[in-house]
Amino acid sequence: MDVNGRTCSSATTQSDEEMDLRRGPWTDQEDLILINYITTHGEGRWNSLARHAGLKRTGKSCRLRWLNYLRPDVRRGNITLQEQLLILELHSRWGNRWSKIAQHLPGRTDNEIKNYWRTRVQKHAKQLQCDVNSKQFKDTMRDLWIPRLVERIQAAATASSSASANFTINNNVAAGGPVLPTSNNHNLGFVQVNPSFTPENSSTGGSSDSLGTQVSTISDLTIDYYNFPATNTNGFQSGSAQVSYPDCLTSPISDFNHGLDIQAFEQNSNNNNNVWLGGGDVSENLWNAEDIWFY
DNA sequence: AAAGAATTCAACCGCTCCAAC
DNA sequence: CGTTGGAGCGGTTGAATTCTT
Repeated sequence: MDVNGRTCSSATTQSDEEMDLRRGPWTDQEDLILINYITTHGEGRWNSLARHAGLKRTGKSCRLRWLNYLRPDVRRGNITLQEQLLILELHSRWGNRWSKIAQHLPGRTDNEIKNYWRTRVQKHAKQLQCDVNSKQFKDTMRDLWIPRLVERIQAAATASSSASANFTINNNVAAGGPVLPTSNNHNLGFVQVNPSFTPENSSTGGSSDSLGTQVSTISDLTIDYYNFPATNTNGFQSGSAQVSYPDCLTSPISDFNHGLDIQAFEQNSNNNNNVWLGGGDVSENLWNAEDIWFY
């Protein structure tokens, strides 16, 4: 990255400090300085950190750069299907509480999730000509996207024998039919999370939401059942004992070979393949199945 | 190949919250 | 109590990149 960041050097009436403050893209050198300083001294107070490190940046800027980009545990690359599923679920529950949602996706930042939502999800809301907060859109998300995601995650998990991850999905039919919420199963609408989860490495705990329930980080997430409504507002008949998803969703979109799909994605991806959850990179996302919108 | 449109995402801004004084 | 400063959050911007014509 060889970008000359914008500076505030033209302002003669401002203080020297303000004049020297850099803005815009970070250079490699700045990154290095910040990384070295934090490695040596820890995070501390961001404003004084910026000064002591010799960075002509605001503390805010340093914090953002560190948290969103330089932190060693930041995951980069495409949002996986599992992550998409979790984002959809958690957003339906918490709305635009990006940082809260990010707490449950290890290595993902609130900024990244927010960008994902705005660029991908809102785009499709626009295509549907409805507001992202509208009932129509929420219904579509709940009744189409989430089942679709679950299906694809399941297919990917089946295809991948190396699934060392504890991400398991049991189709509701196999499990004996739709599962109603119980006091023992925190039902997030459609994805149920393991109530025994304890947020082991979550610094923020993630258990202080207003509903008083715990949501696992995705690495600990076990989808016990997939639960879909008996009817939905789009007129699909679902929830019968014979099908695990609305029939209309099993074809023709589902005709594609999931394995090939994933391979194709991996071949096309120039990003670092974040092999996560032990199942290979299944980042190929549902948005590629654009024809889902014609339903 | 070039131009314009669309998309992505790093970074900034303004606001709120909270602890220290 | 009120004030102040730092941290963190969600919303927004705009440069860079990718796609389409």
